[in-house]
Formats: sequence, structure tokens, C-alpha cells
Amino acid sequence: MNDAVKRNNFIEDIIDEDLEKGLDQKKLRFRFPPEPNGFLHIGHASAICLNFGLGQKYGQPVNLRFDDTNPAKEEAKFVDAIKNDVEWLGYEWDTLCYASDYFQQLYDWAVQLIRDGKAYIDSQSSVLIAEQKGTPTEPGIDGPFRNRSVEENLALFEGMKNGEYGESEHVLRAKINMQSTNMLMRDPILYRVVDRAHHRTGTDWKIYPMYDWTHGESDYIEQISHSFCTLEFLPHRELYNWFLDQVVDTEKVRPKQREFARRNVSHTVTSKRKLQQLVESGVVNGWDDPRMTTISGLRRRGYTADSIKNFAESIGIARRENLVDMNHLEYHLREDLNKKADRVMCVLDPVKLVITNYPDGKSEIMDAENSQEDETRGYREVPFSKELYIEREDFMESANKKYFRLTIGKEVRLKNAYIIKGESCVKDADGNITEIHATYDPDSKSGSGTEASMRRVKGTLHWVSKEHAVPVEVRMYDRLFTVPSPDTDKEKEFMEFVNPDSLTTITAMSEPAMQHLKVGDTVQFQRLGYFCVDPDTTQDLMVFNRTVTLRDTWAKVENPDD
RNA sequence: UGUCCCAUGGUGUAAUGGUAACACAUCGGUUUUUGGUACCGUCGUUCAAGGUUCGAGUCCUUGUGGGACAACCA
Repeated sequence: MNDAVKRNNFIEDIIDEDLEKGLDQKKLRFRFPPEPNGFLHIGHASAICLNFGLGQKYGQPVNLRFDDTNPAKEEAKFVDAIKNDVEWLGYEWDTLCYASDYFQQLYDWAVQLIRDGKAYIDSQSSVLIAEQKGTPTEPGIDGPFRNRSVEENLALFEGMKNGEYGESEHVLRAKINMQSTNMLMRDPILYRVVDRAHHRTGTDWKIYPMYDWTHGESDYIEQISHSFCTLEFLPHRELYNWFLDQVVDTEKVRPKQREFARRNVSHTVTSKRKLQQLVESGVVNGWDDPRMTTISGLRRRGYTADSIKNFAESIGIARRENLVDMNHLEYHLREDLNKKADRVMCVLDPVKLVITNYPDGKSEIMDAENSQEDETRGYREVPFSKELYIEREDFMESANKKYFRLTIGKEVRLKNAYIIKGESCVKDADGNITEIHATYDPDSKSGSGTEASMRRVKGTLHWVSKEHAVPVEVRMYDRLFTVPSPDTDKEKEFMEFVNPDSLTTITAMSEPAMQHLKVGDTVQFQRLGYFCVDPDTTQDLMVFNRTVTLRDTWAKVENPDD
């Protein structure tokens, strides 16, 4: 961004304040701590940009840490996908960490807690434990095992660790305060038995630490100076600090948890659970379906890493509820693609156009500019001939003055070719136009420099030569949800707002030069939008995803209600 | 009938007690071999009431509205 006045966000204020109070800048250290239980989405992208952006701003390291304390939900494939996404965004982590690397240390600290009389084994059912915990408005009560002896606690904990007990028989709880107004302080569980293989530690452990016990201590082990998380963890801060108090060495950096509001984007859901539901219900074809606002879905759709980073930067970070309009994301996408994408011509809804005064059998090669934004991208060759395809909606027999396209008796320019004039059209029995006839001005060839070629005509159409056209599959995407905020309705489930027309597959006619494109390449279909080559492309058929349309002010004139 | 968090144009974010601003969106115009881009302009904002102060979006009080908290999830 070219802001002369780049202002701090409140997170940077917190850091600057700590620096002013004497924290050595070299002690600054951040982390991005995903749980490997699903794919990262656009909300995570914001958090990644925040943490790694801070690392870049202050010139200090950022760790990628997998919060992998629940083997029932986590899988190695998600670890790989997450690493790939972070790298694709263009960030480099300092150290790749796993909370599971700290299992032994966490266990040792837990034993210490028991020795100090600050943790105990509870042998009640989860139902009873929940009952005794009270509610947000009512205090909890002490359970019957709260005052077990240190020896008994130690022996039971050891037994849990050695796999002598089944799931739910015993848990280790911190002994804090069952009457606290903060429910998280009502003797939170530190360890539970989980009889599942872990993606990294296998069956080494029978017990697994809970989030609260793990997260702050992991930050401390890694000497993270500032641990940023979303607002829902705000009540956890008190517990985060209590756990830190039990182990902290004042010589070392004491991590500081601070919270920011998660970013919500309109017309989508940003919750791993809900995204998973879309995948499992078959509404979309996987986590990387181009309609998904997962990072991998956006990538496949044709979003660039820069567009996502610019988006994250521009929406900023704060502590209030928000719903960022999807068009904000699309603005940054178009802005980036406009600079980067070559232009090509492709007709999505073809209708035949015959240039009646053009010689039969003749064809010529036109030079077409690859980018109006960047001359250095050069030219490509586009064949022209008597029979062409143009877009069906680019012709009307008669139309009002606002319509700049082809009508009978009016002139338009064929992009990179000639100026033509509509003469007549042929219809089938149902009145559908099957063929349009036009005449061309032979002196008006684009780039010829003749007076005729410089003539000003209002409309310019894209086209492809019928004989040279190559059919391609194009997947036209629309928003996945029909309402801005599908998951906040009080009565309806978010799945009820799925847009049934979020994907339409068509066969389009492309100019031959497009055959050289490779999977992942993005081009602008002139006058239509940005499209990228999908991995489903085969030797015989190219498959394109519509990344985003161009802004279309004509559509607004046509359908003012949209 | 508890504790905590939040409240600035339609949306998002700034203004750090001293002239309320930036981006997107809207609407209009200029340029244009993309009804794109670029450029210019337009519209419109401090939840309410009290208080402190020479001066309050900012500090205090009380309301109002929204949100979080009762997983052996993270």
C-alpha cells in the first residue's frame, strides 16, 4: 500500500507500548497456532497476515505451531494442507512446532502442580462434573474428589498415563475456584484419557492435555512474546495467566495473550465445522472447491496471494463484531489481476456471425495486445475469417441508444480486427437467432493506422473465428450463499441458504492461443472476467474456473434491481 | 436475571483530550479498440442522556443495543 500515513492498529499499539516499557525488540516473537483438524479459511488468512506481518514489521521470528492435542480430530493431511497454504501466501515460519513436542514437559509440569496441591484427579462422570460446574449465572460447587491426597493423585495420574484406565474414568483438574464468576476458572480439566493414535506420537500417550493447559505453556516454551487470538478466548486469558504463574521463570519472557475480533466475510461461512459440513454433505466437491472460502479453494478459484494479503491489510484489525462485504475481497482480486493477467478472447454463449463481404475461404492473422495495462507483455496471433462466433447478448435486432453493441444498421468494432455493420439475422422456427449477417469495412483493420481504422465507434466486441475456435469447459461460479450472513439466522440453519445455482458449467469457444495455458494460469476473458485453468483440465479438454467477473456497469443499467 | 467485551457514513478501519478522515460501496463525469482500467467529482458518520474540561468520538456515570461464557473441542 502506498499510504504515507500508515497507522498502527491496536495490536501494534500494544507491542509498541511494551517496547517503550523496556521490552527488548529482539525478544519479540509471534506464532500462528492452527489445529490440524481442517483446512484454513479466509478468516485464518487474516490471522496469518497479522502474525507474520508483525514478524516482518518488527524483524522478528514467527513460528508455525500445530495445536495438536486432540488425536480424535486431527490428521496429518491437514498439517500438510496448512503448511502449503501458509507458504503459498508467501510467508516463512521460523520454527515448525507442534504442541505434541511438549507433551513430556507438560506432563512434568502437571506432576509438579499435583505435588503443589494445585491439581487433582476427579473420578466422576462428565455429567456430574458439568453439573457441579454451575452455570454462567450460578456458582459451581466443590466435587467429592477435590481434596484427595497428593500421593493418591500422583498414583492415579501415573495410572492414567500408563493406560490403566479407560476414557472418562478419571481426569486431572486444576484446583482453582469452583465459585469463580469465570467458568473457565472452575477447576478446569488439564488431562483426559484418549484411546486414539496421535498423528505424530502414535500410541505413546494415553492421556492428552487440554487446550488451556497446552496453549499458554507452549507459548512460554517457545518464548512467544505476544500471543494473539480471537475474541472468544478473552475469558480464557485469566486461566492462561494462572497457568503461566505456576511455571514462569521471571528471567524469561512471559507471553501475553491479547484478543482481536475474527474477520467475517459476507455470503460465506468462516468456521471449520461448517465448511466441513459443506464438504461432507456434498454441497461442494471438497475442501478446495472453488466456491469455498478456504485458502485452497480461493487458490483454485484463481485468487492471488497478494490479493488476499492486500485484503487483510486493508480491512485492518479491531475488537468489534464485523461482517466485511465480499465485494471488498473481490475489489482487491480485480485490482491485482488487472495488473497481472493477460487478455484473451473467449465466447461463452456463442452465436454465429457471418461477414458477408469477406472472401470465402480467406483467413488472416490479427495481432492482439496481451495487456492494455502493460505493453511489455507483447502480442499474440488471433486468426480471423468470414465466419465468427460472438456473444449472443452482444446482438439485438433493434435497441435503444444506450445499447452500444451490434444491431441492424449500426457499426461496432471487432476487437483487434475490423469495424462491422449489422445487416440482418436468421431465425429458427421459434424465433431464436441462429445467424447474424454483417458487412465489414476492409480499410478499418486494427492497427493499420488508416483513417478508417481510427474511426470512433461506441462498441467493441470480442469474437473468435469459427473455424479456429477451440471448445473449452467453463465453470461459472456464483456466491455459495444467498444471504450476507448465512450463519446468524435465529431460525434457519446455514445450509438452508446454500445457493442452488452456485455452479453452472458451460462449453465456450476459445481463441486457439489459449491452448498454451497451463493449470493455474489466470487470464482475462476480454470484457467478461478473470478465468483460471483448473487442475481438472485434460489433454482433450481445458477446464476454466471463472474467478471473478469484471465490474459491469452495463448490467446495472440493464437490471437496476440487482 | 451473573461476569466480561463491544458501539464512528451502507461496509470495514483511522483520528492516542484540539478542524471527524481513508478505502470499498453508491451516484455522476472525463478518458478508452474491454460498458474493464485510470482519473475527477458526489453522497453520507461519532448509540442515548447526564457529567468532567476552555475544548469530548476519545475520560467518568447511567441507560440502550449487540456479542462471549455452562465440550473430557480448539
